[in-house]
Amino acid sequence: MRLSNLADYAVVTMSAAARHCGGARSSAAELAAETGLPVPTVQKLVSKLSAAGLLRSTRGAGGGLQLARPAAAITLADIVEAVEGPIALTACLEGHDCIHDHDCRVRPHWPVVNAALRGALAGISLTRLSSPFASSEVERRISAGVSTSLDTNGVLV
Amino acid sequence: MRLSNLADYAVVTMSAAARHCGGARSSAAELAAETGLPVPTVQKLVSKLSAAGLLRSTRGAGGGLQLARPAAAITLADIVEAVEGPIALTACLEGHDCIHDHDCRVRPHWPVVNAALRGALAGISLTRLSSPFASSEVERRISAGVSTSLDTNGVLV
DNA sequence: GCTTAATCGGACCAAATTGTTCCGATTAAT
DNA sequence: ATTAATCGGAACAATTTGGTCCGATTAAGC
Repeated sequence: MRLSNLADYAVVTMSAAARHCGGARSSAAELAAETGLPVPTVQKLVSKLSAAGLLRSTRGAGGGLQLARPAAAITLADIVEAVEGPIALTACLEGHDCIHDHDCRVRPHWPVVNAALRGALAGISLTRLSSPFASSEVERRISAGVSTSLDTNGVLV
Repeated sequence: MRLSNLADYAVVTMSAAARHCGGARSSAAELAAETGLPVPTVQKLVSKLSAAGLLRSTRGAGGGLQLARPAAAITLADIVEAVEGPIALTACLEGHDCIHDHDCRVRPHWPVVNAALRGALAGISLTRLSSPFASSEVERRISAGVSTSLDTNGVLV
């Protein structure tokens, strides 16, 4: 039930990349310096994130990385899936047939849980993560039933 | 983003225990036979589940296990927390101060995500997991906006 | 058109958490 | 008091994860 460190780092890296929203290409080394993560780790991450279509990489001298989509169109679910694969709590749904019980009573219920989980993560966009507002403020507004969303600049609306 | 095997097995074990809802104490070996899990693994599980107050264990000859609460009052979140500890996607919230950046921009947003996640898991009760209905049926009713819940016998209401 | 320099992409190696197994302490019935 | 069956905790092995390195690719500069 815990995110892998890589996925955690991926979120931080994407958040840092989103701050370069001017469109300026930032290198992996630059992102590593901003986030405090080891350079090779960031290299491994941007590789996966690019393959998933979240980052666009430009190679060669003067190259670098930039967001492939607007920050508002990138969610936590996208980032997690890019690093960890499909969001599924159990392995019994993807090929690895559970040896134990082939008509397991709980197995048909996992898709519902997975969908609920993915929905929770898909509700958090990158703009919201880069928001200067503390989560407590956002949380208070949500629980108060106030319509809460952020524009592309991370401004609370 | 994946449940540990132990947590998965814990859900299966609790589901099996819920089927003995007549109040009959079932032994760990019995549960292992029903679920197809190794006996020592189940022993380790019931140990944690008892410590968390989800199962009540009676020692000695003729002893065994039974649910400490009605199945309707036990949720997936309870089981997961019993085995894996608090539901938190990142480790930076519990003591392990992130070495990298002490005013991390994404860190204040994790509590919201954690709460959303826990809410999704807390919405699935043990009665629903033991339901004879396939999840697709439940899911269809939910997405159709039909009020969907299950009584203590797992009957769709 | 060639050289140069800086980038990403993939493969190898080490560490840590997890999963399994075993044995001893405790308890109720006989 | 004895017996038998249970749970609880401790030690060991394995798979996944995290970190590091080097090579292939690419665009700019001359």
